[in-house]
Amino acid sequence: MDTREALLEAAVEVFADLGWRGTTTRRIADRAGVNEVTLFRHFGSKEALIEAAVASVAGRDLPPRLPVDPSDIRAELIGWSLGMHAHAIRHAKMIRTSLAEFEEHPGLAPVTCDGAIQAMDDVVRYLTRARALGLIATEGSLEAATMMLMNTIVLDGITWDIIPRRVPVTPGEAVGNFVDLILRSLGATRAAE
Amino acid sequence: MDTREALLEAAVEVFADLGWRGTTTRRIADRAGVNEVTLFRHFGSKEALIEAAVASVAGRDLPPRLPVDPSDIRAELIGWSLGMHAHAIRHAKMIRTSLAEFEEHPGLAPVTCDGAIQAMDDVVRYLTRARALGLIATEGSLEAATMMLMNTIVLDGITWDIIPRRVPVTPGEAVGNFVDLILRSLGATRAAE
DNA sequence: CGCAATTGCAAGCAACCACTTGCAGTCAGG
DNA sequence: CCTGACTGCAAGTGGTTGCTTGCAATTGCG
Repeated sequence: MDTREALLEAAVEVFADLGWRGTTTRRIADRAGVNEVTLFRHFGSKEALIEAAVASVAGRDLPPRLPVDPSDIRAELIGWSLGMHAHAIRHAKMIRTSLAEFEEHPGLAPVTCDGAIQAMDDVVRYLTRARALGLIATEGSLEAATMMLMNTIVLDGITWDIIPRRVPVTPGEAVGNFVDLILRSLGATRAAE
Repeated sequence: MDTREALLEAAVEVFADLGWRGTTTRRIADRAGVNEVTLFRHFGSKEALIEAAVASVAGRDLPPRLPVDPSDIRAELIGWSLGMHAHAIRHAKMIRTSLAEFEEHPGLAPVTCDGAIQAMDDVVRYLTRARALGLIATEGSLEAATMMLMNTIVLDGITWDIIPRRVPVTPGEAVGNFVDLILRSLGATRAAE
């Protein structure tokens, strides 16, 4: 109904599929069910549209923040990780495209990744609190562990439909394995039980 | 000197920078210092050239295989990981582009990733042997640990120039942290010492 | 009703795209 | 010297690109 919204939505979809150069104003207009001229009347240029469109979806579907005080670390981390994994899968094409477009349009990737980077801070904060509470060992870099968990989950998610898995694995199993390894590496008390 | 080689080299560079649609035959010919017509006489089409070019660099600069029998696990894994990290950084643009191009050209990403996937098998084999030798604990999925190490290193490498690091970190420090965490998660004997 | 904002439509613009054709120049091998 | 392989150059094909212009139709609001 809302022309502007339809254009933003269509622009994101086309951009995720075909990249900047593949995203022609005609294609966007077609997918939005709108005349091409209307696109220019609303946004002025293809560049302005795509930038607005990418910004409008950045941070969508990110998992909720972790609790202030850790109680069941394993359950909480698995829940958070599953959310992040789902986010990566849902926006896989868009994330991949934004990363590749970094050379020509350096503004897009930071916008796309910003939510994830902030989420990392949240995990570090959570783990720091867990360490203060004596729930994990005092050794090991929490920043490195967080980065490791995040990188693993995100890359697994954005290559989910690309990389063939010899053993069929559900997101739950994959994420569960990753979290267990991270907890063990941090010396979580009774991590594997 | 060799026209064909120059075209392949130029095609990879332009493709990594500008993606499939940005890689015009004129740009390739210019960078190769060759007439555009010569390109078509050699490869027939833009598609054939790019595919040949991507295939010609796939697997370049991959780290050497791990030894059959683990001795110093930490040193060996760090060496291997540094090699993989350097590979990811060196071919970051090309890897990012190939991943993004998966929607339109599904053949490129598998070619680009094939070497890394084979390398993962090698790591699993190495860790399995280490476990048989009693160098790491008997619990924990070696496949998951390998995937975790690989994903972390690769994503760290291909976003090395994109994601701002609040704390400046050298590849050696980053990789060292990751390997230490993995070893601890696998219960490597005296991993941290 | 009357006015203004929004939209669709048809047409066109110059620039660029992959790719082709024809011709002339160079250079090594017989 | 002659031939064949390789190359450069100029020109042109039909198609697509981002973007503009002019005009008619619709809609909501006072």
